[in-house]
Amino acid sequence: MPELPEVEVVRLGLARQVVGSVVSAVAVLHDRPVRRFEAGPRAFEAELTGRRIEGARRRGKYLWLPLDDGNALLVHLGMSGQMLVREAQHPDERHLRVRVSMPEKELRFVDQRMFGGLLLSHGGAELPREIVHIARDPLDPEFDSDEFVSRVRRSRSGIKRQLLDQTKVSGVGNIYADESLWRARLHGQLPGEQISATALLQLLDCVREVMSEALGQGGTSFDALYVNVNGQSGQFDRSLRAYGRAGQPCARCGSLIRRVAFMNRSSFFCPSCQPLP
DNA sequence: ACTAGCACCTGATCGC
DNA sequence: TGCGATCAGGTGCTAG
Repeated sequence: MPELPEVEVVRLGLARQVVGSVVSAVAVLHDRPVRRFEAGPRAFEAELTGRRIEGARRRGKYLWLPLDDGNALLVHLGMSGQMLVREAQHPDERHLRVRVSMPEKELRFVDQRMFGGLLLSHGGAELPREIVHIARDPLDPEFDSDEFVSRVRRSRSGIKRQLLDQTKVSGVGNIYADESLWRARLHGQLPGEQISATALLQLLDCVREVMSEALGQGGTSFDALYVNVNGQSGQFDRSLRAYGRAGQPCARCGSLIRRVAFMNRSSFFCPSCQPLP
C-alpha cells in the first residue's frame, strides 16, 4: 500500500516524535509481523528493550530506526501497515500487532493484512543487510539515473513491471507507476528495450515530480489504512490523473481512462496519450 | 541470469 | 441475510 511518499511522511513523523527516546518495554502481540526475525518474538522484545532510538532513515519503502547498540529496527509497512505514536492510555487499535513502550508514549505497529513487518537488524544502523538488494530511490541524491536507464534498456520486460522492480529503482508502487507513466505519456507494457534513453530520463523526472508533489500533500490515502504517525490521512488522491480513474476523462485529452488487469492488480492509463505502437 | 507467477493475509464491497 | 467472488497501495520465493 504505502509507496515512497507515504513512507517518507511516516519517517518524518518518527524523526520528530521518537528519535532520542529510550524503549522501556516491547510486546509482540502477533508473531506474523516479526516472522523475518529468525531469533523469534521473545528475542525481538528483549533485544529492543532498553535501546535508545538514534535516528529515522529510509530506502525506498523500507525505513529503519538506528539504535544505540549499532543495530536497527527495520520496518516495512506492506499493504496495510501503520506506525503510530500514541499516548499510552489511547485505546488499542483493532489490528495492533507490536507495542513499543517509551516514557510518556507508545510506538505502535498496526497492520490489518500483515504483509508488512518488523525485525532487528544486527549491525544494521547504517544500512540493514536485509535490504542491500533494494536500489536507491529517485529522490536519493546518489541515485544513478544512467545505470537505471541502461538496465531498463537491456530488458524486454514492460516498463511498468520494471518501475515496480525494487532492485532497479525503489519506492515506486502501483499508484505512482501509473501516475508517472501517464505524465511521461508511456504505455506500461512498452518493452524497456524499445524506449529511448531520453524518454526514460524524462520518465524518471516524472517519477520525481509526482512523488515530490504527493509528499507535499502528505501522501495518498483512499481510506483509513494509510495514515501518518498521528493517524491523519494524506490528500494526494485529489491530484491523481490516472490511478483509479477508469471511465473518467483524461485531464489532457478527454479520452476515457482505461483499466486493465496486470500482475493480479490493475493498471490505469489513457489510451490516446499512452498508445501501444 | 532473467522472468513471470504465485503465496502470503484480512476485510470491504458487490452481485446473486 | 448470507454466500462466494473479486479487489486492495507489496515483496519474496520459486519454477521455468
